[in-house]
Amino acid sequence: MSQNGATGMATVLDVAKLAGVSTATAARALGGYGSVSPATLQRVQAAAAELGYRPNALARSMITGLTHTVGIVLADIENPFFYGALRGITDTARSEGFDVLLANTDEDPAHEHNAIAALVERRVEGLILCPTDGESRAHLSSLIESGMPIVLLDRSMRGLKADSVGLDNRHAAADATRHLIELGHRRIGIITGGPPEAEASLRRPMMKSVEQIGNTTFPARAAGFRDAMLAAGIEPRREYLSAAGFHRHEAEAATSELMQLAEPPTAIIAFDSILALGALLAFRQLGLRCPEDVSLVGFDDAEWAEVVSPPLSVVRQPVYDIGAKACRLLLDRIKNPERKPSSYRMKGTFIERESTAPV
Amino acid sequence: MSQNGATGMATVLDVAKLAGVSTATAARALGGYGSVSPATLQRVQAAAAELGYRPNALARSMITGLTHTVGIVLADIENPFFYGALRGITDTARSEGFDVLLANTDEDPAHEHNAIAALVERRVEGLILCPTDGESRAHLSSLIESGMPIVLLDRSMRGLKADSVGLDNRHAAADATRHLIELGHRRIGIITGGPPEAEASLRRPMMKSVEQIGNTTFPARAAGFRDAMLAAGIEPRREYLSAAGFHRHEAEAATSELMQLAEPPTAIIAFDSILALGALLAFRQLGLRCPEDVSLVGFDDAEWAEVVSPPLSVVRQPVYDIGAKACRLLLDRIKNPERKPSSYRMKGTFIERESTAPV
DNA sequence: TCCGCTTATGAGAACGTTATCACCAGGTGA
DNA sequence: TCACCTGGTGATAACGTTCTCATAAGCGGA
Repeated sequence: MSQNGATGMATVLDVAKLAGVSTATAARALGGYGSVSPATLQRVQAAAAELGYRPNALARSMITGLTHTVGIVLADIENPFFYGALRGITDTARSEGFDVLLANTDEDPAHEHNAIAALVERRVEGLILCPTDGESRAHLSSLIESGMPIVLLDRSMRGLKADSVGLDNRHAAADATRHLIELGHRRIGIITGGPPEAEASLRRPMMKSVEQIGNTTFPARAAGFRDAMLAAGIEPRREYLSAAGFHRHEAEAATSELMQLAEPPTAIIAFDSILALGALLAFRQLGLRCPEDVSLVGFDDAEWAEVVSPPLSVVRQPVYDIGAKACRLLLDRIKNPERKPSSYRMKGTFIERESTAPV
Repeated sequence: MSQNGATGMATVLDVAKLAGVSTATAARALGGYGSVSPATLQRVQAAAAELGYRPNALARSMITGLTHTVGIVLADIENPFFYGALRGITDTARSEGFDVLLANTDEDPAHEHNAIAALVERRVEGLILCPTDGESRAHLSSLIESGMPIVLLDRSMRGLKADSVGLDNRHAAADATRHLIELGHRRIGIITGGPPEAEASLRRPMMKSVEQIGNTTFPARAAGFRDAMLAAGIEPRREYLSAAGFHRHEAEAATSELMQLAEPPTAIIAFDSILALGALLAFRQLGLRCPEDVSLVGFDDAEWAEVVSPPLSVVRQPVYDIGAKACRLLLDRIKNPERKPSSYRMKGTFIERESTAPV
């Protein structure tokens, strides 16, 4: 099956020799370009089959300048939002003949930086990423300046000339908050997940100039929360805001802390599904009944949200569509690099189940 | 920042010119091999920085024959088993300086075939895959023969000279079954998920020669189930075996069907977490209480298993470790292609929660 | 002074494709 | 007959690296 000594793989040259033609003709026959007579076409194809010839995509990319590969840099594949979006991305990429190079940053800027560098060196034609923090703005900006098509997923970054796709977080969060307010809740806590460093800036200016905080999603959700609260004439309370990390146990601890305040909140909004899980766990641990003692709203309609106890009221994001849209936007920009960047904010839908009830 | 006309990227040649040295010296300075005087090293690095030089990994791979890339072909990223394993894979790959090309087959043999072809053409150094069915055995076999390192994840294939990593499905399933039997259950149903075509072969020879059925995991689990049943002197009943597909709603329908038999099972084992979710949904729909009316055991300890209602008794797989092990095995084989293939069967642990109770 | 060894450098080949150009035969129109 | 196109073909450059080899300079020892 194999031929060439070094790599053990047959090359066009091998095929050409066996078929008795030049490499140029063999390449034309195999690549389906130029003009080849039916007879030689047939001969070359037979030779290729006999040798088990597989074209070397690297060599092809070298000369064409096209890798037909996109890079995906995600924060956490184990989060329902990300693997849902990833599914949308891989599906559309494949349908357009693109492959996907995946990197998981685990919210670590250093990993993100390395991952992006590696992908650039591999000459991916475009990048879908959700940047972990604001530090990398300059770096990303110069990357975009150098012509790399980039789509921001889930998170957007102020002043970055890149497409972005994500939820309309502000309105979605406002909807959820309004729902709780209508049920009579006044003391509402939020588990933002956001990095602990962000907590200070979240609390201090009381989310006044949210857009300045950075890139992640939670400031927008916090802003929506604040919008709804203020619209109802309720002043959000600092001690009800928590930002203790994205992991389940961190959310569990954060919720515990909130619920053990002298005057605990009567409702909690968790900013993603993992965080909601943590909150639920904390309730259970503290012997609190949901929704009798405390209401809970989550983000992301994970497949288990319906089966959990109690079935979770959530803001559903169209995760698959967000991923698919991001990928389509990227492929479009690859074809048409001059297009002005645009930002797509998908509508979330509030789904009421049994974890929310009147106070 | 950029220089070269065509791709807009600076090359070694550009750097060399700017530094006033030959490409060879520039390459040596940048690549950190050979010997370079401190002075020129410094000059070259400065030039590279000024031009924003990024090495072209494609060109490097062409000449070195190494892509430092592994391909991962999964069935369904949205399944907790797979994204858990994927996480283990990407983490270990990164720690060894490898990148990951991801493909999702959605259990479609055609997709799988195309994905593998694409990855081979991209000259990945190895492949981690869970083959969808037995048809591709010959194809995989010739791929292995041609020297491609391959590790089978989750599923193994008889007679294939490849490493494989997965759960010790037979014993794990037997453990779970035994647990139910000890609780007094005699009428136990299994939701295998397996492709509908498999149902016939599953039922007819009553899982006699399970190893012959194919590659997927469920026959081994079915065998373990049968082991435990027969050991307890209970003859498994055909009508309690279902294989209706891997999706949640398919499992839901299958469970419904089982529970509406004249003599329904008193306990059900679902062969993965998505299927367990479907079963739970079916119970809810039919107004059946779990575990009072029917017990349920799932596979995979998804993060939500504990929070679901009722908290789910499961067979926990060490998903992350399975992925990590698969990747380590692959990287090891890349370094040492002559090593004999080995099969690792990880132990599952049965976790009793509240979805299982005496009849 | 000459030999041998090390260090620093450059010229050029190589990887496996596609792209460019030139060539030839054979047909067509004037 | 000549000019012109056109389908089929081959030689060879190009992509951006790394690798191999040759060479030159420096230096210590005999």
